[in-house]
Amino acid sequence: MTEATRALRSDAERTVRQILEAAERVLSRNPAATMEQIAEEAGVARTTVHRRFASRDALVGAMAAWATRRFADAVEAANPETTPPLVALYQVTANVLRVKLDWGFAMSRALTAAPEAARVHAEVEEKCERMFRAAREAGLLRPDADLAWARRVYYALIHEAAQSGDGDADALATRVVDTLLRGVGTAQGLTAPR
Amino acid sequence: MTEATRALRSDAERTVRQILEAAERVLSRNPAATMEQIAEEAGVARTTVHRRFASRDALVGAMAAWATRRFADAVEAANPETTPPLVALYQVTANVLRVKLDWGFAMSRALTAAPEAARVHAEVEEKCERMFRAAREAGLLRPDADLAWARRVYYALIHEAAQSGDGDADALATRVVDTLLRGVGTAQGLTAPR
DNA sequence: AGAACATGCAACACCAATGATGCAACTCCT
DNA sequence: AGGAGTTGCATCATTGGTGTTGCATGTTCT
Repeated sequence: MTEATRALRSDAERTVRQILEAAERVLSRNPAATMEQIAEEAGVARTTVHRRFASRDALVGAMAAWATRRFADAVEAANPETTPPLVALYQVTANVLRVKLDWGFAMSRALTAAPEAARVHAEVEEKCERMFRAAREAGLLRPDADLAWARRVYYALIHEAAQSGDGDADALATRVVDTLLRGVGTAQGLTAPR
Repeated sequence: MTEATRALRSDAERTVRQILEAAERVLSRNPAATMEQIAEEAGVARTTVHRRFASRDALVGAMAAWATRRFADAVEAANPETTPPLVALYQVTANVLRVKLDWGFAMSRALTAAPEAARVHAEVEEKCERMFRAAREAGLLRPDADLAWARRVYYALIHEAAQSGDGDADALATRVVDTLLRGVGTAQGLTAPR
């Protein structure tokens, strides 16, 4: 009980971080994982987890809150309001991917788990919506583009990119934006193939 | 116990169908739903479910097997091997969407749950891969397209289309294929915006 | 009517996860 | 050195879902 323990014990907050990160690693692989497994991954006894988080819900709630915070920061840091749409799209994508690579499970629970996290999440989503509207008005998206569908596709692409895992956030962002705007086909493919 | 019961009791197989369909409806909303909830949705006692399916795993296994069957048929019916790539892409998409709209949860378990269903699933997936290769060679996809990424995007788009739920399978298929090939942006968007 | 079969219902055993608690050992701080 | 705080460990109660069984009822087929 001395090796890993001593390293963590220096600070209480550090233990909390360890648990949150361990929970993310375990739950992203198996959402039905046990508190025991989470504790083990964190190098901590199960009781310790329960001392820090009253219940399982409290734990995932904290994870969601933490991830939502980082998510909001990631979008904010890209200044989507004051940057040209294409640049904003790249920046937001890359930043969000960075968060999602580390907090995929937690982010997936941001809507259902936390009470206030849902509010922040909704705010960010609205910011994203504005970005898409601006993109369409700037001629980046087709004038007749269905923004709801476009956003849906955008989220899905980010998700897939995060899952595929190969490459850094910037490379993945490039791929996401490219696919979002141009698809994977040739430009004339549909109307006049070949 | 007379109304719904009598209607089901006419045939034993019909009861099994009712359970499978009820399970799909319930589990697609909440994958952690109880056998009790499934039974209730099926208008059946929980014991009846257990008489038909030895365990919970057996139930989802049967669901996966059933959905996989329909999935394979859906792809087969589109004759992707003997049809021009663009047509095949449309047909496969529409047919698969029809299945996915009704058996989304079951299909998501086809890989992990059933023993042989995974084999069939793999076969279908390979067929899909061939279709994409043919599409690239026909000039439908860009020559430098990453087929793994393209397939990933394709599946994700089908998934999103099935989730969004508005419109029939044909309209959704059109949207999926269009987005897959052209994206949601203007053609010149990336290199020379506006 | 009688046989065969399926269902609902109630009850039961079982198990795994959750959450709580007391105690001893350890670290850190002053 | 002494106090405050934290952890591991062992233990316990509780809970909720799972799976099984016996029995009475009801249906279908012949």
